Amino acid sequence: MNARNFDLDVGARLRELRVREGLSQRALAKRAGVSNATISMVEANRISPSVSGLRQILSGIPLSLSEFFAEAKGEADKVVFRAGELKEIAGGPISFRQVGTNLEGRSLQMMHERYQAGAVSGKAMLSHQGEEAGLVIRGRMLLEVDGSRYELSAGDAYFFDSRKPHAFKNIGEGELELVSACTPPTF
Amino acid sequence: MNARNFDLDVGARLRELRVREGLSQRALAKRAGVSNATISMVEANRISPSVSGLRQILSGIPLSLSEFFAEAKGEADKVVFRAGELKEIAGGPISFRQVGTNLEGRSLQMMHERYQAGAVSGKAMLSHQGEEAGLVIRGRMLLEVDGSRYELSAGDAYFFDSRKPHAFKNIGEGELELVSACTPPTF
DNA sequence: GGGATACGTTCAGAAAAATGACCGGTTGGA
DNA sequence: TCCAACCGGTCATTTTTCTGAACGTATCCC
Repeated sequence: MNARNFDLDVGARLRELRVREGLSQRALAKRAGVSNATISMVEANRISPSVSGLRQILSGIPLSLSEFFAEAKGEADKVVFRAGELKEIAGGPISFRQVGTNLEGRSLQMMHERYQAGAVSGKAMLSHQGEEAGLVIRGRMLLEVDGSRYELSAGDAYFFDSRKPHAFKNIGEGELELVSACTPPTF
Repeated sequence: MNARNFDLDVGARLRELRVREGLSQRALAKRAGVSNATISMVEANRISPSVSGLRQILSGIPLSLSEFFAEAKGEADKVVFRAGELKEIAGGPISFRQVGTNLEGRSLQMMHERYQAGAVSGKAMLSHQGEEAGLVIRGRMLLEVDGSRYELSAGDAYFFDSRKPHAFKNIGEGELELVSACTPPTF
């Protein structure tokens, strides 16, 4: 197999990670138990390491393969988002206010959700990989996951695989408020 | 560190994906432009494909490397966790109540956090990869990330890379309450 | 300047992966 | 029953990766 034609630049990614860790090629090579020549060639994209070889290299950082291949970067140094600053990404009887406007390259999405009485949302089909969790702040919610129904009120939480079909409904008199998180943020 | 991914069974994972797609070894080999022998040997873990080779193979499914290496989910069918059921994983003036008891194999961790007046927590050193986000429910918090300080109150949220040194402090008169999420759940 | 150390890169040979051809087994029609 | 098509697995050979020992350069200290 040839080393060109990368959609992800393995060499650059490795170098970025190594430098971030403050390691020289030789230092990483020693920790990982491989030769420095290998590190050099991989970073220069002169060779494409085997999966086992790459795992070996990453063990010196240490980093898992999934972390290595996780959709990288996108910076945004912004840390705090004011209550009024959260980005509304829904509308009508449902409000999904997302923490951060551009999640490109992120692996986590957090939202402040509000449902008016009777409002419903959810996904019927299994979609992308990921997990989601949430915690009810106020109100009463009916959660349906994979055919099972649950009723939640303030303080209750949920956690499930996003691929399962799921739906949310506000079954209280007033507004339903909750905080949710998903990973990855493929929406 | 999510060590489980270090022993990811590449062969089994490939086979699982291929079968799920309804493809024979040869059919996948043809679509991907590799030999069927390669597929066979990779699935049997008799060889460890190069990254470029694996990408080539996956192109026949099609699947990205990041998807291939994405954390295989552990199951745990439990979906709803009652308010009193969240697992306390801290103590003293701080309460971290985690959604779900065993996050082994998960890629998301959600917590309901409560800080008594004056309570402080955080990490000084850059630690494992990951991101964390949170939203304040009640009270006033001082957040310090990478040397910068922010004051947050109800409805405000934060989002940052876990590797940055960070600290949380309750600077209000009463209790501070927030919902947080991190990924991956390396605590 | 001289010596020591560290950096990333390069090269020939050893080790491992990828190929194309082939094997035995199974299925489904003529 | 025979044949054709497909399945996954195996083998010798070709191609690629990986190693260990070089190379050239830069830096610091005496």
